Amino acid sequence: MAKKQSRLTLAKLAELAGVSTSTASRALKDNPLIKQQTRDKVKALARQHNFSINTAASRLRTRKTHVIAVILNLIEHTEQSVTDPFLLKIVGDLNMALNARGYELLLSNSFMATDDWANYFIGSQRADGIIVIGQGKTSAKIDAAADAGVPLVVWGEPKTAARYPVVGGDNLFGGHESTWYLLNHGCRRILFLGDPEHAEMRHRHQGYLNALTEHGIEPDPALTASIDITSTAAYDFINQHIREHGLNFDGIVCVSDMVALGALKALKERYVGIPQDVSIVGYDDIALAELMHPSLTTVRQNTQQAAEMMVNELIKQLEGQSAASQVVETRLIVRRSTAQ
Amino acid sequence: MAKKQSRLTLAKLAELAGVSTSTASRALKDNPLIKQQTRDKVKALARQHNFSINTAASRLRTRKTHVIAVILNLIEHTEQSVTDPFLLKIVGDLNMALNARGYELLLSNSFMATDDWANYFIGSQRADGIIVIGQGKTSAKIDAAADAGVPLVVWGEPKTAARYPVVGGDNLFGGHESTWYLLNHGCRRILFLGDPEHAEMRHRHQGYLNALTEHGIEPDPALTASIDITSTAAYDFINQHIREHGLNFDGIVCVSDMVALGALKALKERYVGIPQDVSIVGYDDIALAELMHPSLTTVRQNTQQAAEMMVNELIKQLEGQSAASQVVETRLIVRRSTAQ
DNA sequence: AACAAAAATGCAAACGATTGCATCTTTTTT
DNA sequence: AAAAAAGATGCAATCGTTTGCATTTTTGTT
Repeated sequence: MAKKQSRLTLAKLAELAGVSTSTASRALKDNPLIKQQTRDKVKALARQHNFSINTAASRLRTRKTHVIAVILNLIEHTEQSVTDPFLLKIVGDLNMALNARGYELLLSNSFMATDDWANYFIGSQRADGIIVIGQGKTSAKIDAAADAGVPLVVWGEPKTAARYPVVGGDNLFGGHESTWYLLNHGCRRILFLGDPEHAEMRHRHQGYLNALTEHGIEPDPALTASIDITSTAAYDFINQHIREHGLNFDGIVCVSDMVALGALKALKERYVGIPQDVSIVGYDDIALAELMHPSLTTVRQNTQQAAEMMVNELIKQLEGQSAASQVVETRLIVRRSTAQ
Repeated sequence: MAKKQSRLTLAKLAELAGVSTSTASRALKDNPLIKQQTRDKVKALARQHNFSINTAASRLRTRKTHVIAVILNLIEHTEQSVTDPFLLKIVGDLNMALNARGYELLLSNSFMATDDWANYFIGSQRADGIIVIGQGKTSAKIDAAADAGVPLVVWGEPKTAARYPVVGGDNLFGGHESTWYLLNHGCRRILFLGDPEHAEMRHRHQGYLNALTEHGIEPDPALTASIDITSTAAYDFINQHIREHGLNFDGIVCVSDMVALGALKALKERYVGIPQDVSIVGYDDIALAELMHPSLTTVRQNTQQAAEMMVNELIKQLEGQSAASQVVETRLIVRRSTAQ
């Protein structure tokens, strides 16, 4: 009883309403060409038989899918996983932002079979546009997609010179701000933990260097650590570093909260006092940052705003307008992991 | 030069290859009806012109989308958000599992406009099946979808009696195991933190009760707290509880790691020793559990296995076979937040 | 009441792939 | 060498909507 033998089609619905399919089609989308009374009748009937348009047919005809592919651009040969909390937080926010604008989210990651995003997603009419989360170490795939004229927005370093808009936090500022704060609170030997091969992190690193220089401190290259951006890599690095050089730093600027947590764990296990002996600043302000003990001072990037901006810039492109890179609100959240 | 004036269509590709569209269509999918040599030629040509099938047309014709809708079934009026790490971890794993089986993931959440999942996703040919993450407090929407004959799998309490398969951990076991462990390590007054209105948590609670009884301890209803499953709710609850009753417990069984972290924070701020004064057990084993200090003893549910199972059971249904509920590997991971 | 203008509806051709069936080749058998 | 069987390919209908244009109906004007 619950199941009709064959789904209700627009033609049958039209027949029920005693109009043509064209009229029914227009009525359903409130086309003013159709008399109000007719629109109401058709819509009422549609609701009553819980009819819904076949999107496959609709997409075929209109050449629009109202779907946006979101690609987690993970770094190969790295353990940064599909389950990285910050990335997934952005996905969650994008989901909301897209739905609010009438789009749906098709989730993918860069480990998929195909590398030709333009063809796979757009050429095949799977989606109308692409949002890439993360610039990766090489921009080859992104560039290729952009060259093919795909509507595209990337989460990354907004100062990147590129043919596509990049939305991201103010990384130079973030790196500078966190380092500056440590310097102002007595730290003198500050470790930078991250991977300067990434555009985002390179800018954070530059901010770190600038802050040191402005404070009259010559940056020590031995205090810049290039590590995978995972908590285990950070944990391992700190352990090894201390074994080899002892505790020769009094502050750490981390490129993500996950990295900070790994470092924090290693230090705590060695009974290094946080923040008495070493201050730590993270990046991202994931939910857990506040729950750590001590709670983590970190740089927050407003991901909700970021999601809205990305969707905005993408929709502009879909509508033929030009889009531009955008900087997301970025600020230091001071908590307990840094000297007071 | 990069952009063709109009996309390559199967018909044009066929023309290039000097065959009919039907042959081209079959060749592309390696249909043995077509001579090997012809297949190779067509496929080479397709690659060369990076052709890809228009999925809109294909879906219309075949009535299959190869898309699965994943719905985050969030609890209304609760702060459990789209960014809950455990839920998103499952999404990440589902993404992998689905891709591995040739399906794509359409992400949605229960705050969407429509409540009629069957029509919105399946009737409209947006997806072939649905995976619902979380049973919520009422199963109305899920039941409705199942009644409509939608291929469906739910993450939740697998012992649920339902017309659809439910994949989930062994919650009775998990609740029992964690409580039992605390009891064996000297705890006597154990707080249960969670919301027994949920099927999953009700079973964990029952396990908790059973363990107590088996140890000859009469469960004290005052030690069962019904709270929202968020870290802030847990944090607030612990604070209030201690203000009102003092520290009248020596162990906590939490319904999620997020809850555990909230409780942990509140206790630490009051200089309650973990695990000397109070032992804590979490649930889920999210990435952060290990990174906490002390690291969190918790019940791990193998989410990767869970994702594979869900996809499996769903595909069975798509292929007309019958599917069944499945229990995911569940075990206690002992770390430092519990008495040794 | 006749006619023009405006409003409402319908016709029919797309959109691009898939597939049952018919047709055309090639190979095998006698 | 003819007939039968097997192997390849092509024809044409179909999936369900949308939309430019033609047609019909209604309203307004003189």
